Amino acid sequence: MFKIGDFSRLTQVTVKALRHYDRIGLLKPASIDPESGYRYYTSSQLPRLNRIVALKDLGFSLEQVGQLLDAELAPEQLRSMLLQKQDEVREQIDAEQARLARIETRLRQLEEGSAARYDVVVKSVEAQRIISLRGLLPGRSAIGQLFRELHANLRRHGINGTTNLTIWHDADYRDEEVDAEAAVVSDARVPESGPLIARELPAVATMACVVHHGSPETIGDGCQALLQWIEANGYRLDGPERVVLLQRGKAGWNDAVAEMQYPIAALT
Amino acid sequence: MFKIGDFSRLTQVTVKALRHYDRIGLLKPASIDPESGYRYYTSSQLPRLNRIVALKDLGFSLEQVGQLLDAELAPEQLRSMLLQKQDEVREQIDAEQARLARIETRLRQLEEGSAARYDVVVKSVEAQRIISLRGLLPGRSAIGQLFRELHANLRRHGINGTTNLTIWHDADYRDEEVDAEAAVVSDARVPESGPLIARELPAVATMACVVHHGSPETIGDGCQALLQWIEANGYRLDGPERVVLLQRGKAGWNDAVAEMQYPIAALT
DNA sequence: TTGCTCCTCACGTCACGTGAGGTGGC
DNA sequence: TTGCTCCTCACGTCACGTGAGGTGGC
Repeated sequence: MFKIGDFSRLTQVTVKALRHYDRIGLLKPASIDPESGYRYYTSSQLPRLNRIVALKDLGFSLEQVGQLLDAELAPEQLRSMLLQKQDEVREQIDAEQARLARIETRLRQLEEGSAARYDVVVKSVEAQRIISLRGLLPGRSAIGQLFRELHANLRRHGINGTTNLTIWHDADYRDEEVDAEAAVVSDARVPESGPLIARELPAVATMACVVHHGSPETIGDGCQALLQWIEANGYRLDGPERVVLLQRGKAGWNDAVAEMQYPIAALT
Repeated sequence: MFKIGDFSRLTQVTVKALRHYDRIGLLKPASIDPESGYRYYTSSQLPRLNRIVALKDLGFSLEQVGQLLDAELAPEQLRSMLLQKQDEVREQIDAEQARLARIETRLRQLEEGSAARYDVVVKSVEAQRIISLRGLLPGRSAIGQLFRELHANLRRHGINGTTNLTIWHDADYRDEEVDAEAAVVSDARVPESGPLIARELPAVATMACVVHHGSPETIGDGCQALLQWIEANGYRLDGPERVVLLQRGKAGWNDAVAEMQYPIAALT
């Protein structure tokens, strides 16, 4: 018979944990003094406690440990739970390694002393209906003209869309003969004759995003940060870049807000 | 201005999380309607929220994220926190990989259908003072005789020790010319002349342990399970084996309880 | 008598998720 | 009026840890 402190020292399981296991019925003391409430354990309880500790160390919750202890005789159940745990742990390791890559990217950025700090966030984007104009531009800066044409057409047909967004269709970055699409989010229909296109912008499951805040002239910094990040974290581009204008600048464009979105896929 | 639901959809951060960040002061809405209590966010808050999400994804707690956001201008602090996080994540990965090895060991045991199930637990053991007799035995089963001699000597000198334990000094397992030590735990002194030895059994930081419950004849199974486990999980033996007798059998030794302890070290 | 060990509450942890119950705007 | 969105509590999660306040045995 061991008092709880002795049993704790013997097994290296804390007194608090032993009391917890008692409370939840995982390991009841062999006997309890009805006067003092003292818990007494015996050495024949050691195998059970060791089994609890061992299963816990494999990553099972106490509830699962309880199930496994009660279903002592079902090795098939143990097997399937072990296989599932194995998958979970592998996923966990992958996630931690991705995290490590992100941390290393950050550290490298710090060392390069890149002044502008961008925070890359991976998220999903739902499908949206858009109305747009698409054309070849002499350069990226000519996008304003395309938007003016788009809005002139929209006004003519009495359509008003919400957010402005640009889609750059070239697979590589270039600054001449740029294939660009100026769009607004809208459910409206367009005349079949007109130059306007109404279509669904597809959903993207994994999108690397960066928000640019400030003058549009420095938007290239954000692009660059994003592309670096994508490479450093083991992804590749997987679709056309989108730029969503979230807020027009009020004071000479210096406080415009735009989100750049790159569809990405893991390198295999 | 976005209502909380729109801001949530835009950023893929749940409404509940946004309210939580408000409550703890991590991201206050740009304005709150005093009538309805509605929270309104602006797109210029996006960079801050993205930074929160990005730092959280690196594994920082919200409290740490808050510190990093406030100390915006201290890249040195960020650097040291990143380095520390890096260490933590690496340790985490190592731990998960060890867990994976333990799961695989279990699965292999299951497939081999080893009937006797032993749960190996790794723990530390403190230093203890013992009184013992050491000798060369013709085989392991002769240990009983050594214990009888030990106890005869102890009685003669009026010493009573507590737990019985055996130390097998041979680096390899053998069953002839066995170098064994029979001991009891005791602080007492012994006459210098006598055959008794009083010494400190050193503490061991990492000890692989298994509890054997039942007849001593099958104790070999536990040994074998332990040695397999040690090999499969990337350890090596690092000192003499100890066997601690926790409970003498009451009914013909069939319910004896003994713990086998092997000091181990990680393979480098 | 003084330590030491044991006991039972009750609350905290961490980042939200899950209702319950109610209100405001189209 | 009906949905939908928003609000504020209050409680739950998981495996214990941390006191507070009190008792029992040497």
